[in-house]
Order: sequence, then structure tokens, then C-alpha cells
Amino acid sequence: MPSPQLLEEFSQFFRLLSEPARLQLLCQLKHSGSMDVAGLIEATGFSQSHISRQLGQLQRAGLVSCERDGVRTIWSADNDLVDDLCNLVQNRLRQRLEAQLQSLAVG
Amino acid sequence: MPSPQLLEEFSQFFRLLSEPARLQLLCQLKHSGSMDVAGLIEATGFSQSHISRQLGQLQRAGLVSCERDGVRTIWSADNDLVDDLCNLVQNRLRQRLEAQLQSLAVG
DNA sequence: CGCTGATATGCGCATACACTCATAAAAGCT
DNA sequence: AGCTTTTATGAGTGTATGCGCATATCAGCG
Repeated sequence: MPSPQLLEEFSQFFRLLSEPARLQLLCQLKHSGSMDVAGLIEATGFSQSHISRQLGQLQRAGLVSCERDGVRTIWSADNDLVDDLCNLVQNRLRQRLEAQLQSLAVG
Repeated sequence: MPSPQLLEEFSQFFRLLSEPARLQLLCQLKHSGSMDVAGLIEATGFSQSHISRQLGQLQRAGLVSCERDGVRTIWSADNDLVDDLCNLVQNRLRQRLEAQLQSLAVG
């Protein structure tokens, strides 16, 4: 059993990924390598302030990092953890659907 | 890039794990094998209605299942996905702390 | 220094949801 | 049938937070 503190850390981390906007920003950065905020606005349609806030949260969690290029801030995704987590979840979703399909065929 | 629908599914799944109470219930069930609600109340201190609701959500996501034993409902965790996800996150947390420790020692 | 453009942040609104209390529904017992 | 025990659910409340608007801060340029 994880300790209460660890449970809290886990849930805080998962909470970061529980917002489609944040997940989309992460995936976009993974996909495009690195982008500035203008690019992310273009790609996602979110407002500038919204993007800036979400990136701030992701940065504090160490999921993205940034470097300044003059007046621009270039953001990039920092590691493969999120991809790995999403892949596991996707496998699980697929298994669930296949099982439902199976039981539908049998029943 | 995952499709918007898939992003939505991912985030909904992560949202389930973003609540310490649900995560604790999952871990407790994993740890104890299977328990009824009274046992979960004893183990967690949550109210009966709260536990019932959270278990309902976890059940709809296929993370727990139940069987009735007379008037009691015996719950159990259904798969290892959550354990795997938590282990990945824990490794990441450890890496982060080790990196911070390193930079503190060097700097 | 002022001006312009890029990003961060204070404020407010709206919504989602955790959590509780009270109550309903279900299952066994007499 | 009524009574008891266990679980599920309707209703209400409080808090957290996503999101936008306006504005502040910051970096370069004249």
C-alpha cells in the first residue's frame, strides 16, 4: 500500500493529465518537437492566457521545459512518461472494447 | 497525435485516478484482495455513500468489479493497469528528486 | 527613454465534482 | 407481511479550477 503522501503525489500527477487541454498541449509538443506559444495557439485554438497557465503547470511538474529565444519562449516536451502512460491506457481501452465485442458475439 | 476523442478518453481515465480517495480505494482493494463496503469504511474512514459512489465510477471504468454475497457486496480490483501506471509515475518522481539532489550537490 | 510585440498573471465567472445528509431500494430473517 | 441490515441514490453545499478579459511584466528596437 502506498503511503498517503505518495497517493497524494500520484493523484496530483494524474490530475495534470485529466484535462484534455493539457494533454493536447503535451501531445502537440511531443509531435512537433518544440513550439512557441503562437504556434500552440494556432494548433489548438486556445487563448494565450490559457495556454500560458497550462504550460506553467506542466513545467512545474517537469513535463515540459522552455528556452527563451529573444522575446519568444520555445516550449518542448521533456520525457516519454506521458506517452508510455497513454499507451498503457489505450491498450486497456482496446481490451475492454474487444471483450465487449466478444460478449456481444457470444451472447 | 491522438484524435480529440482519444484525448478525451485518456483524460477521463486519468481523472478517475486524480482523486486520492478513489486511488486509495483501488490500492486497498489491490492490497486486501476483496472487501465489502464495511471493510472499506473501516480501512479508509470515508463515509458509506462516498465509497459507494466512487466504487460506482471505478466499476463503470472496468477497474473494479463486485459480486453479491447475500446482502453484502464484495468488491475487488480488476487488473494491474493502475499498479503499472503508478509504478511509472513513481519512477519519474524518484528520477526528478535524484536530479534535484544531484544539481544541489554540484551547484 | 518610449514603442511594439510576446508572455505571464490578477480578477471574475461558470461549471464540475467531491462530500454529506437523508432516503430509497434490495436482501435476508422471523 | 414487517423489521433489520447493507448498499445505492436524490438533493444540496462548498470548493476547486478551467477559461477568458484585461493588464502587468519582460525583451528587443527606434
